[in-house]
Parts: sequence; structure tokens; C-alpha cells
Amino acid sequence: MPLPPPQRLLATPSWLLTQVAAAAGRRSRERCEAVGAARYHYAILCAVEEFGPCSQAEIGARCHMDRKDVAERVGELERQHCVVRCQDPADPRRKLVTLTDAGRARLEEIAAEIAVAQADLMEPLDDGERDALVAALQKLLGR
Amino acid sequence: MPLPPPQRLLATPSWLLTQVAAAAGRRSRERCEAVGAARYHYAILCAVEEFGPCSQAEIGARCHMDRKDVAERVGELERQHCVVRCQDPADPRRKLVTLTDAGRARLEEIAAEIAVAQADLMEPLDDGERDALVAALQKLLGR
DNA sequence: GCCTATAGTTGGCGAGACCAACGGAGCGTA
DNA sequence: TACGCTCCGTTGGTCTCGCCAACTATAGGC
Repeated sequence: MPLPPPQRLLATPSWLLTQVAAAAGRRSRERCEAVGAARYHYAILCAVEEFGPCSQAEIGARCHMDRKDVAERVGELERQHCVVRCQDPADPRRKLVTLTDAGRARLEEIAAEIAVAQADLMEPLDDGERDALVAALQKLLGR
Repeated sequence: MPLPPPQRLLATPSWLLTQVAAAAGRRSRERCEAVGAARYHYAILCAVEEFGPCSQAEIGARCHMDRKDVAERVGELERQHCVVRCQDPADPRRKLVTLTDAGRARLEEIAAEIAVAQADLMEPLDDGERDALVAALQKLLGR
């Protein structure tokens, strides 16, 4: 039987967000690990799929990831032949990350797992509540 | 100018939660550090204030913290004379954590900082949206 | 008197967010 | 043209947070 948390914490959005995000992260991580992937990989693959070959800096800016972490994870994806890295002819500083066919298949594989995790997480909410939650989070993010 | 994230991520609650929780955590942490405290300290002080002298195990269960972390943080609070730890006469295994006057003052000090962080975080939302967000998060947590 | 469960403590791990420094390369300007 | 500033990728760290394993001591049921 779970003991109720202190009222102060229950009224503190940052605490609630931390708790729920931890639970959501756990679910997503477990699902990703089931197919041998990490959460970062999903974000990178999504970015490369939607915005085409793009630099690591752009991936980091779009997915709110540190440059270091992008470099590491892209390296992992490259070793799995999910993406290829090649120098940008227009600017040799940049390395363009391109999705391969294997990467596209991998993306859909991970996406299916992620979808299960989301459904599991959001199960207690009805459709209206889910939409409201997502909208509120997007609003908080968009600054 | 912030580049927009991939649509897939924007539609993924767990990703949104992680991002917003990270931003919220950053704000709260900065505010807590301004008065030389950690976020864990606030949770512990809240629990002890609301539920009276209680065991470390109970604090952990209520605040969703690992026993190890509770022990460490309570030790820090004790060194700052914010709480006292004494053996439970009814069960020598338990250590009852009790709030001191200094601890109560410290709690209010930290609470004021936390409140600023919350107001800052939730600024883009109107009252209705805030209530809906908090209610949805509580619902997701309550399982 | 056993056996299991619980409480506290110690030590460690892994994921994530973040920061600092470096070399290489673009770009504007004097 | 040469300088300075900025950006990109890379390496090597740090810090928080959640979590797990092992150990000792004790409670409670059998």
C-alpha cells in the first residue's frame, strides 16, 4: 500500500514532473532496451528522418542534447549502420548525418516500442486529458 | 533562434515530460543552491513536517526515494541541526526523524525559493491550464 | 528457537544533463 | 591578406538522480 506523499510535494509541479518523468523514462528505457537501443537513439533517428541529412549541431539543437552526447550516440548508430556520417561539401566543419535503410527500419522498430510505453504510461487519462497534458507540456517547452 | 524538434518527439509524452522535468529541475536546483540546500532536503523536510516524527523508511516510501538516499540526506540535515534522529522506543530498528525549530525555519526558507521556481516555470500557462496539468500529473502518479 | 521480513547503512552502477578545452575551419573586417 | 571571432566536432570530465546488492540488527510469526 503506497503511502501518500506530503501535500506540499503534491502541489509542486516540478516535483510531480520529476516523478512522472522518471516513471515515463523507466518505461521507455525498458522498452528500448528490449530491442537493444537507447532513448537518445530514437531522438536522433527521428531528427534525421524528419529533417534529412543534417549536422550533429542541428540534431543537438532540435533534440536539446549536448554536442558531446550527440557525437557519442551518432557514433554508436554509425557502428550499427543505421546512419552514415560524411563531411558537408558546403562546410567541411559539419558532418552530415544521413539515415540508411537499416536506420529507417530501426527507427520504426524503436517507435513501436516507444508507442507501447506511451500507451502504458497514459492509460489512466482519457483522450481529452492526454491532449491537454501534451499541449501544456509543449507550451512549457516552447520558450 | 531555437530550431523546432521532430514532430515524433513533440507527440511523445515521455519525451516532453523528460524535457520539461529537466527544465523544472534546473530551476528548482538553482533556487535551492542559492540557499545552500538540495531538492532532496525539501522533500524530506516536507514529509517530516506533515507526518511528524517518522522513520526513514516512511520518508522514502512517501517521497519515492531510495533508502540509501534518505539515509544520506537525513544525515546532512542532522549535521545542519534541521532534524534529529533518535531510536524508536517501540521498534529499535527504526530511527525517528524529528523536525527541529531550525529545520522548520529552513523548510520555509527553501519553500519560498521553490515557490519562485514554480511560478517561473508555470508562467506560460493560465490558472486553468496549471490546475489541469497538476491534476493530470497527480493522476499519472497515483498508481 | 527458527525463519522471514523489515530498517538502516555502505558501496557501487548507469543514465542524463552539463561544462571545459582543444583543433580545425568558416567568415567578417581592418 | 592577416587577424579575430565564431562555429563544429571531439575528448574528458563532473554532478544529480534513480536503482541495486550486501550486510547487520531486530521484529514478528511459526
